[in-house]
Amino acid sequence: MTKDENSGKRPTLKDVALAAGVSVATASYALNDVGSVGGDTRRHVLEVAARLGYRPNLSAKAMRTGKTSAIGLILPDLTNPFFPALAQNVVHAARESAYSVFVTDTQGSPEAERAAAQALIQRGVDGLIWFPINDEDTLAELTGGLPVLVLDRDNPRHDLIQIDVDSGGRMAAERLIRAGHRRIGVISGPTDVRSSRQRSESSAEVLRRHDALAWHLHNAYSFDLEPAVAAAVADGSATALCVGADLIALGAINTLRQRGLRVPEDISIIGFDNIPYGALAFPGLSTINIPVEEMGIEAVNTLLRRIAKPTESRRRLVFDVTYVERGTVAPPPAP
Amino acid sequence: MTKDENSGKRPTLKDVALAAGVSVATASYALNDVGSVGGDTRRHVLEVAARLGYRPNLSAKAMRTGKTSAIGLILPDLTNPFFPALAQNVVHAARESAYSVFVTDTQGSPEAERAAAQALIQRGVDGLIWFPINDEDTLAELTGGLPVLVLDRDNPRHDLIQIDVDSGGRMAAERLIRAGHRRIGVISGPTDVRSSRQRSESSAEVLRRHDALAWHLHNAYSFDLEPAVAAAVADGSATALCVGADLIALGAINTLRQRGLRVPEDISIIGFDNIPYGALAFPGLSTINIPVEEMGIEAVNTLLRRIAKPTESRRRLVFDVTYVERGTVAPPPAP
DNA sequence: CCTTAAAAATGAAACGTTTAATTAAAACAA
DNA sequence: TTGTTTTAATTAAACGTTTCATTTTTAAGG
Repeated sequence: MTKDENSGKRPTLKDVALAAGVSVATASYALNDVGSVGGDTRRHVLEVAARLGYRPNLSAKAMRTGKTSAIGLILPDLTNPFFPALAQNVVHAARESAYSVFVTDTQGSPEAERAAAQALIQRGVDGLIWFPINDEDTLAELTGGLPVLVLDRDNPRHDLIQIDVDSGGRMAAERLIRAGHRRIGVISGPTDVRSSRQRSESSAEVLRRHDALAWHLHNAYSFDLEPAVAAAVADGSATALCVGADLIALGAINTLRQRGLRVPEDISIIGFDNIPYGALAFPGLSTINIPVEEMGIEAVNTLLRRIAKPTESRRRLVFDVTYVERGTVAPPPAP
Repeated sequence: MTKDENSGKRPTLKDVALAAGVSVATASYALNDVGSVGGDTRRHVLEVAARLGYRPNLSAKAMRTGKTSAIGLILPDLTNPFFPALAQNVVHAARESAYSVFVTDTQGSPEAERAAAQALIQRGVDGLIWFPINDEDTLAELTGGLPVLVLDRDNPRHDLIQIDVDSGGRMAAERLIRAGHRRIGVISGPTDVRSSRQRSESSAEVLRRHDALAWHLHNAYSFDLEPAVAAAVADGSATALCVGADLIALGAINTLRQRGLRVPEDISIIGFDNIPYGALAFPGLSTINIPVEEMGIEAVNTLLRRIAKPTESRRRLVFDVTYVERGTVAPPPAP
């Protein structure tokens, strides 16, 4: 009573052992439920630990075991509306397993990506969830044997969680065809990333097959359309748009509105990503949904499995996308 | 050469010391630039460390010093569009000072808030940046002497970073008055949080003074308007709306559109928060901007200062807001 | 050249755990 | 009873740092 909870400091394992009248080793075994400890002793130790409010010092544990039960999440840009939901689910899923998450944002620069990874590795994270900014294997020399899960990219060395973008691109194109459109423009997002390119390429392919591809341009990942794109969008050459990213699609809607065109009466639009903005627009943006929430959860599951079994064979998980109909698709206007 | 970089494992301080032909102590002093080490020796140690690619083991360092150079960021909800920018800037500012950030999201539950804090404290974070979900001091018994910075709330025990919401509420009301409106409705966000309540109350107060307050309702923080609010908004009783949160404001615009009313021709709207969605809407949402980026940066600065000087007197920083004009304010329609 | 002070370098303890190796105690078989 | 096995508990080393107390070396002063 007077000796136990004194000293103001957080109680250490030694304090627990002392108070319980056992050795530090026994206390450790009891608390971790390993080794051979008598039933009575175990209960007693647990009880004392609870009474003292003992919390193991994770730094010490980490140093001894080499495991921090922390993981790192490396994202290109937190303010990109696609990522917060992903991060949220990663954090939650990790918490379920008593892992904490260092979140890092690399602002689109490979150097920042490397710096972030370095810092995390030095901190001793048990694994990394990495959404690379491009197709390069930027972290190749850094990671050593560290478990890494790569999102939405290809990588020969790591577990992968990907999206069936082809099917998404096709769905969008087919939906517009089915609505009766025959002059459809395609706007792709960044072309330096394969998964992004493919979205639009598979759209374009479908459209070509139906002889319905009006044009295929591309635009940076941004709400603002580049002049050439803005022009094409509004010059009447297409009655519908298949856009590789919601943010660009919203930008397109904006441009059209500014030029007095109506969506979807004059021109139909389908986006890709299902970012939260889309549901808030008026009319709501029809788009291809990516199950980010599940991806986040599955990312930590897969990573934790890899941490537990480093030698298991590499995994590659592909998530299906779905078309979500809102208000931006209609039949083409009568000529 | 053959002895140094062998063993596959990351080199430890001992390896560096050995390779440099000095004691571990000297190596430590040299690398940390403390103690008395001869110039030549210091340079030599540094050089060897670099050659071996030595990185201090932060877990060990943490255990020895009790400092992890990690901080925790506790937010209510990452998918709330207000927070990603904050988180991003916290992460960046922290990185500048070689700190890493555990990000956590409490989903609006005080228990989750406590659990998150517990976990972080157990991890030994050097401090916490905390955006509480309500006005309660949920973490009161947990934090002990740990440096904590509280955002957008009041708290008697911690450093504070707040927003001059009163002035924001007034600005919005005055702008609408200035545009000529005389029947203005106020929609406040959650009323259980003082900083949120005040936004709308100071709007209402200004309007009352001008005898221009049509009504004052409130709505959950959500895009969907509650029936009573939706009705009031569209029944012609107000020619302008002063809304305590952008998300609700966008919901209001949506409701109005669905009922065939135009913004701003029929009804003007001003929001609060300046969430990124607002700029993307058509027309862009006029709103009160909160400098989240600066707040994030200042939060880590203040927290780090507190970590360095735990006894310094408590700080309270109040950020100014600004009105940002976009497209949702116009004179009232002629009757 | 000797003494003393200052500077540089070192040895070893400590931080809070885990865990291998060891000993002590209890249970069992003969 | 006695030896043997099983079970329970302990001792002590180790993880990679920092840092105090000490020793060794160098420089300074006479």
